[in-house]
Formats: sequence, C-alpha cells, structure tokens
Amino acid sequence: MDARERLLDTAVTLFAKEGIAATPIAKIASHAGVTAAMVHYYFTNRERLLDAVCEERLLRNVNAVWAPLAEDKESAAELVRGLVQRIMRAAETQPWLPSLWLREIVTEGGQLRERMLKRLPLGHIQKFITHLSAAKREGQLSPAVEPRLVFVSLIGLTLLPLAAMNIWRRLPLLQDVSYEELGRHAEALLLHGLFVQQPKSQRRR
Amino acid sequence: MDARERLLDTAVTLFAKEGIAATPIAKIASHAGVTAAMVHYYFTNRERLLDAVCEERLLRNVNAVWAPLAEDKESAAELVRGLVQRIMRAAETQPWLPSLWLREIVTEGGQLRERMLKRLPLGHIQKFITHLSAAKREGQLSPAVEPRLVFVSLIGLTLLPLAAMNIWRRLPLLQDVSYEELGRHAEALLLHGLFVQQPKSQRRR
Amino acid sequence: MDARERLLDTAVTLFAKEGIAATPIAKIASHAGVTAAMVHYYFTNRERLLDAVCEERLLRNVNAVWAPLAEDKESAAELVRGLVQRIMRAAETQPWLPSLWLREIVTEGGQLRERMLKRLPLGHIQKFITHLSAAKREGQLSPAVEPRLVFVSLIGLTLLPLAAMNIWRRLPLLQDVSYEELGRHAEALLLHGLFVQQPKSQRRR
Amino acid sequence: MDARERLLDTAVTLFAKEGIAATPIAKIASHAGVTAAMVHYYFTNRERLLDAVCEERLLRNVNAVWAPLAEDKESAAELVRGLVQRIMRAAETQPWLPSLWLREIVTEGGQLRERMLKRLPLGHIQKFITHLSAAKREGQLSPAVEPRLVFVSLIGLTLLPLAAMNIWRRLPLLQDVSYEELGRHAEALLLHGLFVQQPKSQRRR
DNA sequence: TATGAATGAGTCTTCATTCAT
DNA sequence: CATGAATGAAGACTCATTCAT
Repeated sequence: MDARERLLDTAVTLFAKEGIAATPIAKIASHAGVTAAMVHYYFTNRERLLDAVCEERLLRNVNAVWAPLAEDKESAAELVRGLVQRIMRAAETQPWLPSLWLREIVTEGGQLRERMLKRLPLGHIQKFITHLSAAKREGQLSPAVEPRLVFVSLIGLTLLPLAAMNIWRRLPLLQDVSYEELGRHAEALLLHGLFVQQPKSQRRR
Repeated sequence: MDARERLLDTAVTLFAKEGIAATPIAKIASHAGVTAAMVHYYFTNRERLLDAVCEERLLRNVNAVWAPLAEDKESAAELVRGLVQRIMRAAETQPWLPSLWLREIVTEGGQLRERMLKRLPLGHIQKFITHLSAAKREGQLSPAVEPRLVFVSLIGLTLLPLAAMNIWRRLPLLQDVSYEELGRHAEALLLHGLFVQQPKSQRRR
Repeated sequence: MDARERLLDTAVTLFAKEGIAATPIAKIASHAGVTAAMVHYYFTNRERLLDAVCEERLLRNVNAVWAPLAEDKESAAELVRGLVQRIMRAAETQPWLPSLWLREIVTEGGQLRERMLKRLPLGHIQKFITHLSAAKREGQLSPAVEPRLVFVSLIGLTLLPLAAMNIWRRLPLLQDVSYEELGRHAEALLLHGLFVQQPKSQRRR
Repeated sequence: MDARERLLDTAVTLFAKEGIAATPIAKIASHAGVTAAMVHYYFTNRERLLDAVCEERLLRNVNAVWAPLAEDKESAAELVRGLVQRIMRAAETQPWLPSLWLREIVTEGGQLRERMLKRLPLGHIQKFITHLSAAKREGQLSPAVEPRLVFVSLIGLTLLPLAAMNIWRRLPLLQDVSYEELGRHAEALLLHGLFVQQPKSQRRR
C-alpha cells in the first residue's frame, strides 16, 4: 500500500490510543515502517498531518453519518435511529474513531477541534434540530427534552461508551458487552427512556 | 491560600483546558505564581502531581457523586436521578471536571485512567448495576435497555455535553443552553426517552 | 564571568569567524563551556540571541563611534578623521567587529541587517551628511565627491580592509601591515586622495 | 537555456541575496524549475557546485577586471581608474557580484574564500602593487598612502557601497544615488581625496 | 536527463529534573 | 520554602545525498 495512506492509518490508530499530544511523529513513522523524515516528506509538518487526518480520515465518516439523511421523508425517531446506527457502524469498522473524536474534537483543547469545526456539516445539524423542534411543537417529544441537545446526547450514548469500552470491559460484569448490544441499548434509551412507562401512574417504587 | 492547593487548582484547570500531555509543569507553576522548581518541591515529580490531582481533586467528586447512595431505600429511577443531579452539581462548581474526566479518564490512553481505575468505587457501581438488573427482571426497565450500560450512558448524557459545551455554544442555535436545561434534558431522556410514548400505536411517518 | 556575557562574547567571535548562518547554537555553547540548553535559558531562542548581540555588543560600538560627534565645532575634515579613528579603535579592541559588520549588516541578506537598521543613529548620519553638503557648497569638497556617499566610503576604507585582513595578510607583500598603517592610509586617502596634487597641471602620465 | 547554466545563474543570485550558508540546494533547484536531484546530477555535490560558481561565474569577472591591464603603458592613476571602471561595470551587469564577493570572499569564513584565493591573479596584483610602489618612490603618491593597501581600498570604495546599496537606498537622502555617481565618487576620492587641496594653507576650523 | 522516494545527520527547541544556595 | 542555574533527553524539522526507475 501507499506509504502515505499507511502513515495516515497508523497516525489515527496511535492518536486514538495515546492521544495526539503524546504521539511523536517518529513513533508513527516507525510503526509504519519508515523514518520520521518521510512523514515530513509527505505532510511537510505536524499541523498538516493533522489536517490530512481530518480531510482524509475523519471527514469521510462525518459524511457517511450525515449524508444519507432524508429529513423530509423520515420521522424524527427514524432520523435518530438512522444516525445512531451509522455512528455505530462507522465506529465498528474504524475502532480508532470514538477515542479520537472524544479526545481531540469534543473535549476542550482537542487538537482537531478547530480543524473539524470548520468542516462540520452545520447545515445538516441545523436541519436535524429544526426537524426535532417541529416534532416537539407537535407534541411528539417528551416535554423536558431539548431538541437542540439531542445530537450531543446521541454522541454521548454512542461514541462515549465506545471510547470507554476498554475501561468497562475490564470490569468483570461488563466484559462481554458487544457493539450490537450497545447500539440496541442506545436506541432503546433514546426512543423509550430507561424505564417502562406506566400510563397514568407515577414512577415510584 | 496554600501554594500547594493553588498549584493543584491551577493544574486541574490547565489540564482540562489543554490536556495533561500538552501542559508543561512550568506553565502550571507560572500560572500559580511560583517557579517550576516549587512544583517539584511539593510533588517531587510529574507522576506524583498526577497522583495528587486524583487523590485530592478527582476523588472528592467521585465520592460526592456515589457516597450518598442508598440503594436499598431508593427506586432505580431515583438512583439515576440522584446520580445525574450530583454529577451536574459537581461539574457546575468545578468546570474543569468534564473535560478532564473525558480526556484523561474515559478516553483510551488518558493519563489518569489507570490511576483512577484503581480508585473507583467499584463496589458502588456493582451495586448500582445489580439494582438495575433486579429492576429489569421485575419488568421495570425497557426491554432493550442493558443495566450494565446505564452508568456509562449516564456519563454520556452529562459529562460529555458539558465537556463539549464550548463547541456547541458556538453554534448560533445553541448559545443559550444552561446547566439546568442540560440536567433536565438528561433526566428526561433517561426517564422517558426522547419521544412521547403512544400506547398501542406505532410511530407515524 | 557571567555565563550570559561569556555566551555573547563567544557568539560574536564565532559569528565573525564563520558567519551567523553557519554557527549552530550548540557550538557557541560548547565554546563557552555550557550546553545548548543554557543558551535557550538565557536567550530563549536564536532570534533573541541575535537581538542581544545587537543591543549588547554592536550598539555600544555604534555609540562609541558616533556619540562624541560635535558637528558644529569641528570642520568636515576633522569629523571625518574622528570617525575613522574611532572606527579603527573599536575594531582594534574587538577584532570580531569588521567581519560581523560586513557580512551581517552591510551585505544583503545579512542576519543583523534589519535589526541594526532600526537602531542606527540616523539623526547623526543625517547631520554628518548635511555638514558635508554645506562644506561642498562652500567649495571645500572635491567637485566629484558626493557628500551622501562619504560615510559609506569611510566604512569601505576601514572595516572592509580590516575584515579582509586575513586574506591579504597571506600575500607575501602584505604580511606586516598594521592597524596603524591602515588607519593612516585610510585617513590619507580620504583627506588627500592617492596622488600628490600637481597644481594647475593635469593628471596624465 | 541550458539547465546547468540556469542553475548557476540562480545559484549566484540566491547566494548573493541570502548567503551561501542560508541557501539550500532545493531552493536553487526550485527557483530554476528543476528538482534538487538535478542539481546533484549536474554538480555531484554542494562543494562542486561552489567550485563551479567560482570557475564559471566569478573568475570571468576577475579576468575582465585584471586582464586588460597594461602596467607598463599606463600611469598609476590610469591603472586605478581603469580598475574602478571595470569593477563598476562588472557589478552593473551582474548585480549579485558585490554581495557575493563581500560575504563569501572578502569576509572571514566566507565559503568561497579558499576557493578563490587559489584562483586569484596574484601576479597581476603583485605587479599593480609594484607599480604603485615605484610611483610612490618617485613621489607621485601621497606620503601616507600605502601602495600595498590601494587595491583593498579600491574594493572598499566600489564593491562595498554596491553591496550596501539596499541599505542606504532606504535612507531618504540616499534614494537616488546611481551607479554612475558612485563610480565618479570613488574615482574622485581615490584621485583627489575628499577635500580640495589648499596649497600651502591648512584646513580652516 | 529527470524524478520521487527515502534516509541519516544535524539543528533548534522544549521540558522534567536536579542542585547549590 | 524558594530560586536560578544547569542539564540530558527527546521531539520537530531541515537538508544534502542516494537510488531505483
């Protein structure tokens, strides 16, 4: 394979595993079987390597998640379920995605934050929020649910558990949770909440 | 105030803002108005500074969140609501908490991960899970909800949105979301799901 | 002596001998008996080291040459002679001066050029030119002599020969030329030209 | 044009503008529209490129300046005037010449110094000095003028002002000095000195 | 001729750490 | 307690040079 592609793959993997700030270029290089000078040959400098990671690795996932959106044809619930499924699928094929997204984009001071912010499909997100807001006005959303926060909740229920996997997998009870279970759990939570709704009754004891 | 305490405060703030890996000791020192040598005087070395951050800043929050737990007296829903509220309260008083927790504990390769893993109140978490599992067996939980994943979902609906605040606050629609709204949203989502449940009917197109 | 002062001395010497561009910081450091990190400790980076060289080594010479100028009390010839003598004296005590000035200030692309240009005593130079121009209008200057070029000629007759010394000293005939001879030669040339003037006669054959 | 010739032209121009030490081969190459590898193809390595610059660019100027010398037929003054004019003419057609000569040959540590020293027309220079010495013995030279230093003075009054042009052109008073003026000034200075000679009288206060 | 890929060596810079005072 | 001086190690980047094609 192309050395440049190999470097990008190695980069995202190491970035996800150890964090961008903690990953020297030389380490990426040696993992990819070349010298550090080659990384400069292909990417000129660290900043541009990060640019390339955004353009050539992250953006394709963003598109895969948002592009197939058909706001006008789908119900709000279908939109949500679609997003969850596509996020889960992206994370399953590229296991570096959740860590990287959380540490370097979501979290303050993340090294890809500004870069990705410029490239996010804001139009899609806006439409998604508008759609949910309309649904709320029609009484479809739970009263206390805030349409504007749904997307971030969605990330919180998918990418965060995935990024944390290596933690909770170490707890005895949680060793055998699978991608599928996690997806189903997130969907269920989003669509129905944690608890069975008892019509006309209150939630106590 | 004690220089040592001031250093710890400065440390957590900078760690949250820029990441541990990207925060040199000298920077913490100068922000706290002392020299780098003083940091070594108080904490001996970088590793021990991180230990102190765990012991003296993070752990108190973990305890504040878990300690008041009365599994036997509260319903599952009450437990969940209590956890959410205490997490939100901790984050509100210590704005550095969400970023730090996400980047350095939750995410793979986080520099506090191993340290905190040793110190997590596993007993509490186990009990919480057990409690939820029992609730599920009794039919109180939505069928597809996985009790073992509830805690991680809870983090995903609180700390992640808080850590990401500075991102979504920049989007025009999301500028004015408050801590309270976020807490209410998370609770509502956990307790009822996104959508109003229409008994016996299916989601309409 | 102060390590900082020692570093500056070493720096000007090496810069003069090998050129700024060809002198690594580590070389300066080791010649001064410290590590390269110390140079950064004292000067932060290469640029600031060059700033310090200007401020703390070159500027003092500029002042020594120009400061004692008394345009109103001295004749043009006396001014010229004074400048020559002070330049020669500065070069004699600081043998690195001519090379450094020529390569790094006078010559295009010199690394101290912009830095020194900002700091040159333009007022003094202006006055000097004005003074000579007045002298020319009064008929004191040779007709083809251009007052504005006198100062640069003066540098050309002092610093250039001094910087080139190590070349012509290698030629057999020129081994034993001294600072004094050079100063006298420059003065003589400036004041009388190369040749004995034959009144009323032309300069041929 | 020949790529090799183009490379040499680009090289001398860049060397003059930024200094040899600060000019990477890749820069020369790209300015000439080829790759760095081509520079190695034509010149084998950096050292040999410098050799070629001497042989194929500098030497021709040295010859142009010295070759037409007819020591036996011309007076000392004529020799001097001829040299000045030929130096000025060379510099006018090849604007890179003064900088390059000053920084890389005249000044200590210049990267072409040793190379050119071997190739200088020492015979010519010797004869020139001898000629002037004879003139001095005959009383034609000003008493304090040192025949051995005349040649270096000559460089100082021509190449140095030319190399410094970009400096003094920036001073308001000196913007419009031309090559011709500079040549006339140098000649005048050499032949008559700065000041009108007042026979039997002293310079007035 | 001409190039892209590749590298080793060198340079600047940062930083945790130590230590004498 | 507190600091300034000092350093070794590591990391980013540059560059001359080589080589297969």
